[in-house]
Amino acid sequence: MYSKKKPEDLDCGIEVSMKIFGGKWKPCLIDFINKGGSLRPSEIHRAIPTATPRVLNMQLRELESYNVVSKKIYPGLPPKVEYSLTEFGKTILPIIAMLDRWGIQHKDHVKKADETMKVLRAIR
Amino acid sequence: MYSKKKPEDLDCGIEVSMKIFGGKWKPCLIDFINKGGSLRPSEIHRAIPTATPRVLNMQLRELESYNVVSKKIYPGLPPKVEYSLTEFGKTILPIIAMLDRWGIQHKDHVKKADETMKVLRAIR
DNA sequence: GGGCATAGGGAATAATTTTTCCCTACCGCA
DNA sequence: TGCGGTAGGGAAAAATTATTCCCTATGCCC
Repeated sequence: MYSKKKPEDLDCGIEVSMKIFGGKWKPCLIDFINKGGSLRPSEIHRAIPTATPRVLNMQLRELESYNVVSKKIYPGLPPKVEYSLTEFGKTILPIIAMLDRWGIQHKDHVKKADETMKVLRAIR
Repeated sequence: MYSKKKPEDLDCGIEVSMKIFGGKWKPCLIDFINKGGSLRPSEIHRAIPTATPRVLNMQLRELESYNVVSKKIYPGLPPKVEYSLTEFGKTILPIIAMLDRWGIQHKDHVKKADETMKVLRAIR
């Protein structure tokens, strides 16, 4: 969590939404934890190797602080921790599904537009 | 538009979605242009005074390059330009509506969590 | 002991995005 | 001529977010 110097407007619904699950890996984490039911950090790290453990830790901590995921710490050694989605977290699932569907549906259009721009930049 | 040094995965639906309307002012712009039907830049700027004209210009340019909005330039002076949502752009509306609804619904929860964190940080 | 696994954090750096400042050019008005 | 309105962009600074590097600590196995 980083502290902000610019004020945020938490009466704007979109800003609230983005604050909670707008991070780079958060939708991914929410989706994956949902599918897994209850997951240990190491399982999550292995499943998303593109992100370093550190990043995932930080984003998990944020998600936890907003009660999107809950963290169960089992005492004893070796340490064991499990993350699972809360009921609140589950309310985000339909949104993530929608974002994903829209993106999949239109990715070709987006890729083509990127290509076109690349060509245009090369000419100019 | 900024050039990226890290690769992006345009086969991930969420990443595609975020790329297109994930910018700070983009959902706002899309929503507002939709409501207005067809708007001149100066009208948009006056409606969203929190953002400087420069930012809105840039985000409009990006939206245009992905064919989310279309730009009509009327020849003659003084210059006249009008932005409107394309059919493609309209497919984003339900998503924005959903994000907004979720945020409004849960903003109190989020505010409270922020408060709690602030207090905890102050104590420690 | 040395290596690997468990979970996690501090500090610095890099990448990305947003903002600020200041400029172009033309017309109309007083 | 000077000011305001039209639309817009370059360059640099600031803010935000993500990443890398290198630590903590414990237990197990060879």
